[in-house]
Amino acid sequence: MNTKKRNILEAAQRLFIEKGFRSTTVNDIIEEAKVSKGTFYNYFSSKNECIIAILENARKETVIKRKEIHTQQNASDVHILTKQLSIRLTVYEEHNLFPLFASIINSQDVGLRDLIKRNYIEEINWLSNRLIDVFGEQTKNVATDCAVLALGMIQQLQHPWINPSTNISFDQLIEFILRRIKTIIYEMTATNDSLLINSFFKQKTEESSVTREHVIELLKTFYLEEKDSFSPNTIQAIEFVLEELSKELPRIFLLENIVPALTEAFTGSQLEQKSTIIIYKLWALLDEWREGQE
Amino acid sequence: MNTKKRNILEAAQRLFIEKGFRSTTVNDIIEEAKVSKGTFYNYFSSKNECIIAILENARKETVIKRKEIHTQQNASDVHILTKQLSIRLTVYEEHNLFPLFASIINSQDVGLRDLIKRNYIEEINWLSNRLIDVFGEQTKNVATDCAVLALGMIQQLQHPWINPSTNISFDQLIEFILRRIKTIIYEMTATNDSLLINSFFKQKTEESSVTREHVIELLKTFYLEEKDSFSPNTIQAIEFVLEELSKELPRIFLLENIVPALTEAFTGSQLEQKSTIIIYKLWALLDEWREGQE
DNA sequence: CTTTTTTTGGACTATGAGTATAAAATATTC
DNA sequence: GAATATTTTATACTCATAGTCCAAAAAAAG
Repeated sequence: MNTKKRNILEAAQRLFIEKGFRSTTVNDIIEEAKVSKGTFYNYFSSKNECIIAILENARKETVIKRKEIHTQQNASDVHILTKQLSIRLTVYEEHNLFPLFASIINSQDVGLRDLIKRNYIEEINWLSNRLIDVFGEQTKNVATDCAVLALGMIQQLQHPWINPSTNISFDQLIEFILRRIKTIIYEMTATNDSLLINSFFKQKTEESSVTREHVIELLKTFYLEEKDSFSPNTIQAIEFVLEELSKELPRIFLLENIVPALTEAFTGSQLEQKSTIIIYKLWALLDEWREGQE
Repeated sequence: MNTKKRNILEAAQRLFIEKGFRSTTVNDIIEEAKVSKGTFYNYFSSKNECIIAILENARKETVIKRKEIHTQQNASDVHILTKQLSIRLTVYEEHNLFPLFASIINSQDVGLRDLIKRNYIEEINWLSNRLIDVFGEQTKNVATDCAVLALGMIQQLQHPWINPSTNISFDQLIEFILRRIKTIIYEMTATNDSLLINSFFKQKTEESSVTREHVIELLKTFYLEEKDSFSPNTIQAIEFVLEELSKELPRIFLLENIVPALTEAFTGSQLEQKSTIIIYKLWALLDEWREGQE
């Protein structure tokens, strides 16, 4: 990565940690980074883009570190799961991202909301699968529910007015939660008492590798089925995406800038759920491609 | 309450629901309320004060509705607890406060943060006590832990990306959570496996350190400064409270029944904000004393 | 009817995001 | 090493919005 860009990111991170996202101005950042305004806006089209980059880095760091300690053999070891969960807390804490998340979770910025949403869905799916690893195949129907509950409990214990009052480590905290989850997950399995959530997330977890053909097919089906209820803009966007995806060398940059508009278009509509799944996969595909490029 | 003030609050609420807190400008509000800027700033010293008033109303509404369905006899009925928890979700949903909370939780504004903090602590304490009502005295050491966990699970299931995918009612959702809590709370009691216990409780009171002298002084100053605008009843009430607080053994029960009248007396008046702070501290003091008694 | 309080409208300040641009510095290419 | 392209800088500018100020008008109180 470019020196200037890195400078800016590092400065921004320092300042966000120190003063918070909202009260750090772009001027603060460029001053700290010893860079001019033009340069900042050369690399980031807005302050939000800057925070997005930071969050993305944290996400990637988490994924990588989690993978590092994960093997075929230890997949069912609850201590490994503990460590993996703990990693996210540690990474987030290091970059002081908890308050940040709270402050942007319902931002108007589509890009930001989208990122967080993807992040969240990914986390639930991942945890759901890991719970099945640890607690056995028979828990698969309730695993997503339990993942959501576990995340809720963990987050709550991270709450600024709770957390500081305890001196326990992340590991201890998570072990405590996982003891609760263990009880709950078996109870739910036994009594077949679950809520819901599988339907929403399940599909995604089935195939972890998203193929271009799969996405195209999903999107096309979606398009043909629901076309009538789309706005002209949405139709334009989807047609463009389909066209681009079918090309030999899709212009990733363009796609990345169109997809958020799609998210936006379906936010709050009847089709939100359905579209989210597809858009999620689209993102996954773009991610893969982008990583291939770099 | 004053017509203008009510107009403003109602307009603000409509707009916050429609467009969100951040993207509703003060100009939007005064336009919607058909009121001038001066008037707005006559009643609220800032946009934040305005949202504080809305949150306060919601809190009060919740407390009142919860009390309405609570009796000595049904205290241990889990369905009553379900309904009470459900009330908050309903009230918040009606006023669209969930996203609002998220967006202000780490606001720089001290007043706002404080309000939410107090709200939160109150909720945990309340739920903790109700859990003991329902699940028995023997769970008292783990009740606060469980209250936190329950709140975390409930909040997570309210998450915008989870909730819409389910068609279940608040009641069903909470019943589900309470079934989990039931298992957990007994397990934790039996194995003596808890996290924060009541340390949370104690730290909170230490930290805020409301002393009797402090409250008396605040109230007295307030009284002397604003006396002239008080109604005779208010004067009676405040004088009584001051007198009672100065006694060696204040009659807590009496005080607890007078204080709400004070809250009421200032609702909608110019002095509401000022009085609220003092009344909060008064409550905190009474809370402390009540705990000491038990 | 007189005085006090509330309300109005509009001008004004301050802050901070983002744009625009011309000149300077740096890198790339031939 | 000169010509060209790019990145960076500095600075001035626009725009949106929270919040202030104030004098005149309207409403309420006495």
